[in-house]
Amino acid sequence: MTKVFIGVAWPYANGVIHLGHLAGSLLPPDIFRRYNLLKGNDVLMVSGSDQHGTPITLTAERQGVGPEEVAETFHRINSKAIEDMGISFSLFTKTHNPNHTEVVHDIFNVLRSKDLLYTRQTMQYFCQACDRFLPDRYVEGSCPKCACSNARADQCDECGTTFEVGEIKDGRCIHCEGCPEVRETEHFFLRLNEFQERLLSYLEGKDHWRPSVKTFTRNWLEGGLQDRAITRDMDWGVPVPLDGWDGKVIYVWFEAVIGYLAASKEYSSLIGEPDLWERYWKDDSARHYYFLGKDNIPFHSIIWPAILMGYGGLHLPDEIPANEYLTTKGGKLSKSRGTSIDLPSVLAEYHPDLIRYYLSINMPDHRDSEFSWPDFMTKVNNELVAELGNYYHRVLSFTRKNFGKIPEAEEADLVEVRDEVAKAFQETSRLLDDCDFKKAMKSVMELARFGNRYFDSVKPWALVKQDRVACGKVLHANLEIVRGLAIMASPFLPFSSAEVWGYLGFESSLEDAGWDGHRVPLPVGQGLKDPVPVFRKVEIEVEEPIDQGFSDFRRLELKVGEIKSVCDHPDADKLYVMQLDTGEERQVVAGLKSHYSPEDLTGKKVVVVCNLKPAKLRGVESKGMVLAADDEKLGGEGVRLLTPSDDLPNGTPVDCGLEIGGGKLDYKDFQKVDMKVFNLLKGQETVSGMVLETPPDADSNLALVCDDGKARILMAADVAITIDGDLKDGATVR
RNA sequence: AGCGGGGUGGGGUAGCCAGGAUAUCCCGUCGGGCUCAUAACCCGGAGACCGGUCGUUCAAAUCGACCCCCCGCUACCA
Repeated sequence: MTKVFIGVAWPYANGVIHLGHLAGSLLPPDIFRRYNLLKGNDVLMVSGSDQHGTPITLTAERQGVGPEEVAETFHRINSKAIEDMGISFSLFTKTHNPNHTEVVHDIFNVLRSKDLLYTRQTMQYFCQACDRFLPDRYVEGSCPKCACSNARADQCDECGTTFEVGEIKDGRCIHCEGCPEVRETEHFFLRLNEFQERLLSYLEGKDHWRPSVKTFTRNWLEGGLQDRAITRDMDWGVPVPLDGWDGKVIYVWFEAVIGYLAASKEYSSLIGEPDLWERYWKDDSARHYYFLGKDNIPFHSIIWPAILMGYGGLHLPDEIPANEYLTTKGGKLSKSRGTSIDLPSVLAEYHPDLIRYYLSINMPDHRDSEFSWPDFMTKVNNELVAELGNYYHRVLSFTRKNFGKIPEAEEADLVEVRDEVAKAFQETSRLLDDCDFKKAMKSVMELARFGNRYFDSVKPWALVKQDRVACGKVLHANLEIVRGLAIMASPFLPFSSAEVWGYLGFESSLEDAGWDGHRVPLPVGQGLKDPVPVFRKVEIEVEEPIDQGFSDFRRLELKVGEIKSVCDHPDADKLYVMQLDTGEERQVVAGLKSHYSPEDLTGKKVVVVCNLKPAKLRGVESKGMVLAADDEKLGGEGVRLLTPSDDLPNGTPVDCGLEIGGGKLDYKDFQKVDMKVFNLLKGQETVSGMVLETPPDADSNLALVCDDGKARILMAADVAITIDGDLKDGATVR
């Protein structure tokens, strides 16, 4: 019997958990836990809500409530959803609780006594009006680099510049709009740097770690470890256990991981065996597994081991099977069904085993995988229901109907079946031991397929009419497969497996039978229960996308604009900052410096993308972009502007006669639009393999919008847009 | 543009790190069987020059180089 400790990354109590959490860090450990319990191992699995930190206080302020209320609300919602999904822990607790505080304090004190913590003065914003220190995110001001006026105090979102405290100009408290001062404040730092060597040698024994975990950790370590501040000036969190440190708390990245130990101790107390945790944490032969998403790797492969090493005498992580991400791009759904993938809504709609199946068979364990409802439907209906569910049901219902109980066996019949079942168990076992869950699930499904094949080959429906006894024998063999499947699938699909177990007539639980329960002969004569299919097919309406062509272009809002003034970007070699008139004033930053002089540009009519999300380029805000064509990739060297006729008033839409949708666009969306420049002849109907839906009425260089073999000339109010220079055919517009 | 991850029959995928004979599985499609079962199950067929080129090798989806395309993050992309 192995002692297995399973730590599960703590979901942050600032929102409702969704399928990404489930696939990434919750379902894998639950499968692993259930498997280990079946194997008879001694499992302790803990997690809880991570309730501290700045984001929660921000949510709380926005809602006008205290942080504890926010943290408790989400803790409640998430605990319920996790439980409903069949994920069970020895203890799922939370960080805002006295036990957690006590354990964090103990670790803090021990590390401090070993001189692994030290204090240092740092500068921090302080708001007199609010009478408190402000985290960087609470302060906004203008960026000294890009002149953006609402940069956060730690980093300018526009130009990406990061700031030290005090660097930002005209800082203001986002809470009271007051002007914060910079004060000196004292914080504790962890001597992470001291652990560099020990961590490197710890990593050396971990060759079998998943490449992403190993590589990432090694890069971090080889990049050198910086000491990190582990306290913050705020009230919401674990207080610093020292006099004179009021108003400071231990910061979440240090505190939350300690939850693994704290929860282990809390569980021990709760069940009345206060020393129980030591069996897992102070035993070298125990195995410690941590399940988390890839964003969480360094906290578990570097910081937590460092803390444990510093404290001493506690077991370090053995395995960190970090998952990649579950992405959710595809699969548009009808509105009635909703597209949300947060756990409570998904559970309201579907049986947990269906979700568990799909996420298991599609688990992002070695690479990102995509979640889509149509795919969910296909896999559930054609695999889970049709193969596994149908096999359960055809065997159980047929046997029940014709025999009512488990019929006599014939050893000779069982040889092949038992061999197949045993092989499947062996294979699944091996994969589960390696935390290779997706493949393990597939291996279960293979046995289901074998079952169907076997059932067909022995034809019990025919046999029952000719030789009732022989029929009973092959059914007995099929029941063995059913039982094997129920056991083998139960870590993944606990609810349906338990149901099947009941239909087989067992009084004791599947868990009692254990992983090796398939080796025991089935009790002949045991009464079968009337089975009900354990899975039902799901029906999901998928919205048909309506393609009218030029769909990318239609999202673009282009207008005629005039360049009013041009000046150099204060902090970039290639950029101009231009003021435009597009019917309204508009500042645009453009990379035209190496192609046009300010004099060339001033007064020019141009085509402007008006519905791009504003962005800061090198610190200066840009609200749109000026279209230009570029033939450098074709061997030319020109970047030439698209120039509408001077007669067109500013603000004239450039829509090619197409209906234009609204909405703000990302730059990325703009890039999807395919626009090219060609020298066209009057009346020409095709170019470069594309049909011109709007043939030109004069010879000239014109810009085209292309889409799927069709093209339209870029026009504003029936006047084609020309190019102010010669470019090679096919030059791209950007 | 930089970094990371990918491109495998119509769609989705396995295999790739540790190169070898008919390239996996699911869906779809075509034909057949069966009728116990949730129009489920079973058998068979068609369909892939494994993104491209060049190289290493007796042998490449798998190793190397270069290129093209897609996705994510980042950027003096506007």
